[in-house]
Amino acid sequence: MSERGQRMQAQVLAVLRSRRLPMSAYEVLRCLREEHPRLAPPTIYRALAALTERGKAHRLESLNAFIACQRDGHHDASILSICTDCGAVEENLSTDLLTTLSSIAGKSGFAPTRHVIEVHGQCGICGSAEGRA
Amino acid sequence: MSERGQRMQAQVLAVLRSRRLPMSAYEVLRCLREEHPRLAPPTIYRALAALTERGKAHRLESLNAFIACQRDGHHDASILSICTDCGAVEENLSTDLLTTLSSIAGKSGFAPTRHVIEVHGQCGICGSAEGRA
DNA sequence: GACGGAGATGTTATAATGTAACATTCGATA
DNA sequence: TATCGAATGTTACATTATAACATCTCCGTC
Repeated sequence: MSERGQRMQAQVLAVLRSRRLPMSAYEVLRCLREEHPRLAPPTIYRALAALTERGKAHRLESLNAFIACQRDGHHDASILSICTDCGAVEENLSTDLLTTLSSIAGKSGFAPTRHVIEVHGQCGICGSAEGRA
Repeated sequence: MSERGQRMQAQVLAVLRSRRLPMSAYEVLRCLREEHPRLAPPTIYRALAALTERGKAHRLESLNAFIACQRDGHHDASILSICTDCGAVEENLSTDLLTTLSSIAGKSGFAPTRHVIEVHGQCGICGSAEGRA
């Protein structure tokens, strides 16, 4: 893979990392347009697809948004916990849970290839902030 | 809740049930427009939101699509297995898995309120059909 | 039976998300 | 430097979703 091939990906990833919160593809686009005024959606979507594929970023299906991988480049499915108050996302890995999930889905002969696991709720910080309020 | 309040919901649910496969909101809209030519998206989205809320239908976040509940009206999160070949969706329930998931997410004080669990892969039927091919 | 309130639905308009298809450019390599 | 392939640019459009406000319908009450 060429240097050039990853330039856009690197810039998109840098933007995702500079924010800690999930960003829509169009938010990324708006950021990068400051530098590249003519950037168009397909370029962003292609970079995001490649980053997702490489495990450098994750797509939050229930938000139509993306976030940089917090554990750099694993290739297992993450458990993504999304705070409905502050928007923060926490990433957890659990081989056990994936195994259990695969075996549940597999009861009827289903052969999983991709897992989407997202949990919405209140993060610890927001929870304790609320408790003090 | 009034009778009338559920008329549109009932029609939307009937459409979802008449197909076995996930449908986008706009596919539902196109179906119902044969009968109600002036139907508009917000009506469909409102009915789908109510049905989802009531556990009569599920939203497939990774497809932006909806399907009738196959187990009628439970209020736990489903494990939705989506066949990438035929599009069929199988629904499973597992209290154990939800408990495990909540405890993983909860390690850092996260308090889950909603779980999204979707598995993509090949269903048993498509798998054995391919084996014979 | 007229009136009014509340919730459902209609209506208009638009925002947000995503992609198909083809043109162009860049960098590596022969 | 000629050329090939991958990445990106560009145009145009498809799909998904919602805000804001108008209207209707049911139901209870006077």
